[in-house]
Amino acid sequence: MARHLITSAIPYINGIKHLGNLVGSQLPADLYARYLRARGHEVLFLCATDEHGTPAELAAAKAGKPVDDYCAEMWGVQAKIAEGFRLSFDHFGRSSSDQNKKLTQHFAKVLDDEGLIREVSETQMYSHADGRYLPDRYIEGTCPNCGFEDARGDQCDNCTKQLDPVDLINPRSTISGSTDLEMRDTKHLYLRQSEMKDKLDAWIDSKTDWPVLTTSIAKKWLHDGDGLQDRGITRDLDWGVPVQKGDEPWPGMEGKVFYVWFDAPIEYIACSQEWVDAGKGDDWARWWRTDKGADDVRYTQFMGKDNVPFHTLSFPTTILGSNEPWKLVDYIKSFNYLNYDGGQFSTSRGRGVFMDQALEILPADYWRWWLLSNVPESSDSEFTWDSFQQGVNKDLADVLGNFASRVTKFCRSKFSEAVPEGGTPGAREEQLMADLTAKIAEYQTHMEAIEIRKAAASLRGAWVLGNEYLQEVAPWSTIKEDPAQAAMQIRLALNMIRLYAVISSPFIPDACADLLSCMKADDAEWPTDIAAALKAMPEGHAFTVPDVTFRKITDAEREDWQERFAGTRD
RNA sequence: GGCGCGGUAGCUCAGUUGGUUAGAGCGAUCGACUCAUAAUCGAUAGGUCGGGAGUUCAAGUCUCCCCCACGCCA
Repeated sequence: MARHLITSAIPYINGIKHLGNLVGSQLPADLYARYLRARGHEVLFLCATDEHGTPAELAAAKAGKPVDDYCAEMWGVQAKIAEGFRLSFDHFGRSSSDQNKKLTQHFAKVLDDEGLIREVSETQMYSHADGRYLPDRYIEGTCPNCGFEDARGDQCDNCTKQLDPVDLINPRSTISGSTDLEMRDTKHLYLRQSEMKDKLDAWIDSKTDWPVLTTSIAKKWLHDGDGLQDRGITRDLDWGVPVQKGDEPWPGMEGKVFYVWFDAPIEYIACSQEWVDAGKGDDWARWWRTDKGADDVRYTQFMGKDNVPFHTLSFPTTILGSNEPWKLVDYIKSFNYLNYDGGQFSTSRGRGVFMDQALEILPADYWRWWLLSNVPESSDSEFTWDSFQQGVNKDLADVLGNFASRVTKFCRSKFSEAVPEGGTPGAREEQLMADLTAKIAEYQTHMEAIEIRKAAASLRGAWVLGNEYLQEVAPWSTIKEDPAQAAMQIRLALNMIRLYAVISSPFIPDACADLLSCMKADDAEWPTDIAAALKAMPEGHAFTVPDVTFRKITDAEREDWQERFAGTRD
């Protein structure tokens, strides 16, 4: 029994996420959380929406709503979809919470006290019509280099030369199109990450068991070019955490907010406070403060590769730099990208399958199984409808679902809807126990190492053992000469259904809950002794035949969906 | 152009610190079985491990060069 803190990278509030976003952090994090809970560990699994920044403001404006209303509404949408996928967050928070506001301001003050924040003066374009500063890509104009008329503030798409927005000729706002712009001097705060470079470097070096993807990205940012750079942590926006030194104002920073990447990871901590304030827990500090009981917590973060720099460098700078006893991450599991049918999933272009659409066409378990057993761990992987159909039909319908079906229906027709009596196990049954024990041990090893593809393969291997056994002992033949022996074989097989439901539930929770309910099993404890677990349902124990646990995806459906999702959304 | 992850059977991928005849799943072919969601089980075929050179008694596994795909950055 250990204590595990698990966080998934927090999805941006703007719009519904696609399957690539889901498989890159939330879903594997959920798998791990469910597994550890099933093993009897104490788990706190947190996620939230990342709500600040310009994209949220623009999306709200487009929807004709105040930004806070828009975010509240979208939080509700995302929370509902997360529930649909059975993501078992202990709390799904919001980075715009008061708790996060206070904590972000607290960290800013402490970091400033530690000398890790410096002020920088910059010149930025201010738009009178929009009433705001225009960061790089919100401004366009004529390229001073090649004369291209639609050059963006940060780069000219025509000559590729990198630009500074103030150099553009005839600049205009991409928001309103206004040309009523003015260069203004403005001050910003920078986090002195470069000061922490050696400390971070040593810390990353000590993490020899982390995925290469995680450490190689961190190392690149630490050593590439001039090394780790300081980063601006403030913006001239309305929507965000107001820049303050704790409770005190920050002279010269009036009207500015912290930049999203600074306050977003702090939400991991704030989320636990929201969890307490929502009445779901009573002590957040024992998860986050090493001086208040978090010493024995193992903290694991899940994220896509694009988030690695923030979690290996920026957020650790905040934590380590504060010199306060905050819990630092122990393990960072990062993922590559999932591609869609020969290209990328794209939120902006609406390409691919989005979370709400996925749930409209099939239950969560179908998606969970395929996505997890094909999770992009070692390299980018690809979603194709063909592969999805094949994986679901073969693994779920044929191997697992059909096993439950053949066993329960055979028992009902030859015996009754109760675990049959008689017979004595022999050598073949001992072999089965040994095989199952080994396969499940292998599965557990992979789950503990968060080797998800391998864990899925082992789990499937355990399912196959049941079919192999049945095929070999052939109770449909045995029953003709020795009904008692057939009863023993089926009794074992019925118990295997229960066992499979228990160990598979981290992957496919709904189907497993159904199977357990059909088996009328009140014991869903994780098996430590397989032989004992296969006696959990004694002779005479009643059950019901499950409905089709997993249905097959037909060729017509596959073609239909392939067609339907080929274009773009909206 | 720089950097990163890859390039292993038709497809998707495993291959630990270099060491016996390179593995799995799917697909294909053949066979067995008939309890079951036309499901299951078994067998077989198929790879000069992107190319070249080198180190070594021994290289998919280390070194160098090159090629290809994808991604990130400037």
